[in-house]
Amino acid sequence: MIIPQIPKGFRDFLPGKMNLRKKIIGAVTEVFESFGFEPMDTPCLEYAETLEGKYGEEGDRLIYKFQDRGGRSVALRYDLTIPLSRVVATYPELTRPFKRYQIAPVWRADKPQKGRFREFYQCDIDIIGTESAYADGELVIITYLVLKKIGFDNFLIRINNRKLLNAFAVKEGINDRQVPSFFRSIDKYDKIGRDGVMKELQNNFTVSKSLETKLDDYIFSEENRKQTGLSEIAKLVEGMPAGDEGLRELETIRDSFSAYGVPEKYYMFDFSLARGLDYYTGPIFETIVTEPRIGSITGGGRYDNLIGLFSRNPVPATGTSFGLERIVTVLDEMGIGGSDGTMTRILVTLFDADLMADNLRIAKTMREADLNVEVYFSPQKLKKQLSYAANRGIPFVVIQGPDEISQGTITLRNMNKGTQEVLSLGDLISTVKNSVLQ
RNA sequence: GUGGGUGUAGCUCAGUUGGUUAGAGCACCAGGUUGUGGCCCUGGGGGCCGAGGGUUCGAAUCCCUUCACUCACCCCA
Repeated sequence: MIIPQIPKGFRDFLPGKMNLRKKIIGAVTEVFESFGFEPMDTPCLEYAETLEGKYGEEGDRLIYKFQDRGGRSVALRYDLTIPLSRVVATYPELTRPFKRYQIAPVWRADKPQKGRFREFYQCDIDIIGTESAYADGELVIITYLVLKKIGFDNFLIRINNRKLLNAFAVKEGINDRQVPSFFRSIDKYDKIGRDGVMKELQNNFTVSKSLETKLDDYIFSEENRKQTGLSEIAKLVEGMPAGDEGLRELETIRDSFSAYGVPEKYYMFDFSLARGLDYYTGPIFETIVTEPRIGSITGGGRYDNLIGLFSRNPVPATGTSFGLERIVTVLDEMGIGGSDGTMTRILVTLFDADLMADNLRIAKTMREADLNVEVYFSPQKLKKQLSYAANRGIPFVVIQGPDEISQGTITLRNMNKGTQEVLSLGDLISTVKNSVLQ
């Protein structure tokens, strides 16, 4: 016997969970499409060189990489952004701005833990070919709409701009090579706090007293981590053109929110947000939830220089990603995700083997009325057939025995209420359909 | 890559200072009820106690090794 097992960090999705995942994907897709995004897919396998060197040192280590039979070095995609960049460079004829969504698995050779897997789904939206900060704003509005639609309320979208952080770093004399590491330390503010960040910075850089004061006054200042602080933060990057540009972009994003009516409680400009990936160049954003502590559930930002790596012509781009498993984890924690659902509405029980032909006809009529119907295959005890329906969560059961046959009727049992009524097939169908609407 | 925790029935877990044939609840199957699930009652199937080695008259229990799972760090969705 072969021991049934699957690789660490990989999972089976049983029907109960799969129905929930499909529901989430459906909600996400609807919002994406309502903003004009179109579906796209790419192969799960890419040449290793396409992926390598894009995510930073840590990211590269987590790429699943191996040789194919021809000795070529290939890799499972690590995210959906790099494959998209490759696509855009491959098909320059795509009309821009190019807005696509992609819901697909990605693979990372990470050590699994709560809310983290080696194979997981991302739901990406990206807008390629525009520098407008309204595009960035749209992504964040969509983030808000999607999470609301799924039923979340306890979330906070953090927004910042790499240009601000960059300008600040340059102004403070941090050299180019150290900037990513500088960002990563800043980014830990939420986790390790002010003192933790300072300690890390002091280990890697020479932190002047004035830099420390500025970090305290602007980056870590609670007051300034609100949208009202945009004018205050301006002082931080005074005289740096890139900084001004970054500020204007954030103002544009803020304007989109107020135009769209995104309530202020769901977002904040947070100057301690930096994000780990190397390729971000402009506005960056991520969503955190307070209840289960599982990092971020969405994350993204502008990456104007990435497509240039695959093409002579650099193309501006911005995008964001929803982590499907993290959303499911939060729903589970909220007690919404645990229930095993079924799409099946009715089970037609088999009272006697001779009645199978009748059952098939009943089921056919019901299916033609757009109901999901299952027929039971063997004439086992009703007790058994009913408990089967109950275990599956099927809400209605059809029973047709000698009594019904002689009267030309059908019995419909409501499994949730424990009630049943004797009806004609037509009435039965409308009863079930009306109950669906409830 | 670094550190902690846990491995006993399908699942959640008991199992005393080492001592007969390893337990419970849930789930499953059968019956109580040959036209009715959930509640109740009765019975039943299920275990290489993660694996390998050692100590011992005797090991689920002690020691070593190893594997698996899990949580945290790093990083990330």
